[in-house]
Amino acid sequence: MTAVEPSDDVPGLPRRPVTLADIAREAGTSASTASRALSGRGYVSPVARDRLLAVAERLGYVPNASARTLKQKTSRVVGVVVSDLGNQFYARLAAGIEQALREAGYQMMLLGDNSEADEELAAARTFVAMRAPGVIMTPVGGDATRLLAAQGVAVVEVDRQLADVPCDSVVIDNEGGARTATAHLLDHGHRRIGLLVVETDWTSDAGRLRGYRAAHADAGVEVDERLILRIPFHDPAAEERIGRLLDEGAPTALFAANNLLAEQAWNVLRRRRLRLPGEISLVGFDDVPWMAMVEPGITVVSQPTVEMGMRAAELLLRRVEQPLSAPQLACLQPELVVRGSSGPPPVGL
Amino acid sequence: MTAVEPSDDVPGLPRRPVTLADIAREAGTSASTASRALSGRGYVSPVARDRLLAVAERLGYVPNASARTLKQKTSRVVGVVVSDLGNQFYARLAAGIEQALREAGYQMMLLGDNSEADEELAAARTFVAMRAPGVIMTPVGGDATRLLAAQGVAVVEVDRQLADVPCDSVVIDNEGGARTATAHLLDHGHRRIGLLVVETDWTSDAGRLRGYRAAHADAGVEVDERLILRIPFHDPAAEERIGRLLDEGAPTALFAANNLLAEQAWNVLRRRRLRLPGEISLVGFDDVPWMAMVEPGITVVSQPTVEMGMRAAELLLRRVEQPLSAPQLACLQPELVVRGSSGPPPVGL
DNA sequence: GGCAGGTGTGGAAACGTTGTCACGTGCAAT
DNA sequence: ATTGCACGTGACAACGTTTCCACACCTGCC
Repeated sequence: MTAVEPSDDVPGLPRRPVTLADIAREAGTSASTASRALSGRGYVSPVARDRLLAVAERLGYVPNASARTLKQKTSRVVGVVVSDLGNQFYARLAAGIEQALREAGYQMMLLGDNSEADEELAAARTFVAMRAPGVIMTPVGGDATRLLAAQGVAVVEVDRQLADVPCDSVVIDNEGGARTATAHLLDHGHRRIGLLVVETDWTSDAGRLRGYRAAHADAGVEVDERLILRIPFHDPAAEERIGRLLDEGAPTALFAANNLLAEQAWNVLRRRRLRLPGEISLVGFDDVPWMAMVEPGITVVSQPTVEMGMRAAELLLRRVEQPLSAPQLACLQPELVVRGSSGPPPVGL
Repeated sequence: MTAVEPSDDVPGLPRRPVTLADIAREAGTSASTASRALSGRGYVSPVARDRLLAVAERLGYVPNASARTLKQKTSRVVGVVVSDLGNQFYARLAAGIEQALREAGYQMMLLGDNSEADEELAAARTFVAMRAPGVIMTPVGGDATRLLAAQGVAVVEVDRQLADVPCDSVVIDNEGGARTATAHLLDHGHRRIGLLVVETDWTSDAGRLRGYRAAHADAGVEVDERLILRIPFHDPAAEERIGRLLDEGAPTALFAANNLLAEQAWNVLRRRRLRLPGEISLVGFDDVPWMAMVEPGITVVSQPTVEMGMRAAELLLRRVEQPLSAPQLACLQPELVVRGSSGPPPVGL
């Protein structure tokens, strides 16, 4: 009720934000006491606390995060870098991360690199500038992780690993998943399985390639190297190259190592009016909605994407609180979901 | 070369971050000059600037964003709140926002509410605490926008409008899009068109409902109110209710007002083995990949989702720089994409 | 020789918060 | 009566940056 100012609330001009000092003055205490009351650390008498809380509520006090971060030298904002939010895989990863962070009282700052190492590095620099306690990313180049590690920022790599510095990571068993999927096709009798992978040194695709080879080795089938198609990220000619693989490699099945390649492969097959699985089989990696909706459904190695995000967030928060514990690797298990797109090869082949 | 400290770089313990004062000391200037050189404001002699930049580079200086924000009373981090990153619509919106912001030198802080007003409000409070210059959101309740406006934070509403305070917004022509889609079905001869909308006061769904009614009025067809199904957000019984509409309303076509409802409707139709469009037609609102992939493809009102996000970011940045200009409404045009799921009703109906 | 004006610089005060420290109180035990 | 302790409190100094402001140095001009 003690009117400090005659409430010059001009709707147009934003009024000066209320600070801790305002609260303290209004409640007749010092800023220190106000800080203790509102942050809940240190001694405050119940009556003082109550009054301060009431005043803060009445004045609509919102603490200044920058001042707090500056003083405490760390924030509650975790950095997240993904390649492309438009891709459901990354979007769901981000959704999982965000949810887990929010439940733990942290916030997520999301930046995209377009799978470009320099944009990733810029993102890392931003996070250092913000004094983020940690960063979760699907790494593209090694520089970002290195910079963050050098600055003492905890890093968790998701989906792929490529840090040359020790850090936590969350991946799925790429090799196992690909091996199972390839074995599934080999069991059906396929001997010429085209593999579509991304042309990078990403561990995810490398693992899927290893799984493909391992399954062949298990079955005693020699791999025709011409059946392995390495496609650069965002290659506009991807579908054309897949078409050429069909023409020149004569595969009876295709295994696409990610959801984008699966979609592109599917488009090519449809345009050629090839019946699935009668004329050719298709298996994907990473389940997305359309795969269950098309007819026939696409057999796919399904990843617990949202859970991967949540695990990453948990790992990060653990490290933030326990900086010196040994780097941990969480490897989740994918699951082969068999749908209609995979079956025996055409007779006579 | 002037060794300040004997480089006690312990790999485990992160070294103290380098500050402006370090740069200044190393370069033999004051912090003021260093600040001017690195931020590019004010007079600095070329030689001093060059030396400072070199030192900063050498020491790996990263400015402390909190200190800057604290001093300048504003940051370059724009808040974004969407309902659910797992939904492609929101993910693409966010992707568009992020891209436009990044190009303008801003960052995006992304928070999810699960379409819950209180989580949205919490997000708003976080953004106020961070001194975000502005916030972009797909609003759920009015409180968040009100709080932000009261604190002088610029707000842009995307997809839906529900602020009772003036603010910019980006929407598509929901009424026009729905009208076109409904007219498309009416032109085919449908007289009993089921409408699936979200049971909220969101302007998006209200507009789509208006368009549905308008098209009927245009065609001189009376609307049977029992054909309008209002489904709460995240209703687990949604598909069951759609099934009941089919049984009790006997529609010859369904118009689903968003991509989630379209997916659910499609699931129901498929489970019942109803042929599209022979036995029933389906039209959606908001194009997502599966709609072009299923057989037949889904006729849909397509929104320029990524562009909406980019426009929202542009509007926000304009307002941040021109706080007093009149609130602007950007209304984008959707486009009817006719695919195979819509056709004439079964003969005899 | 003084003075205007451009050019470059450094001192110092913010910005809002937190945490240390010292200093009260009372009250009980020595 | 002094200590010791638990409880509360307020001054004050950070945190790292920006931005006034004042000042010093030039050059050229009356």
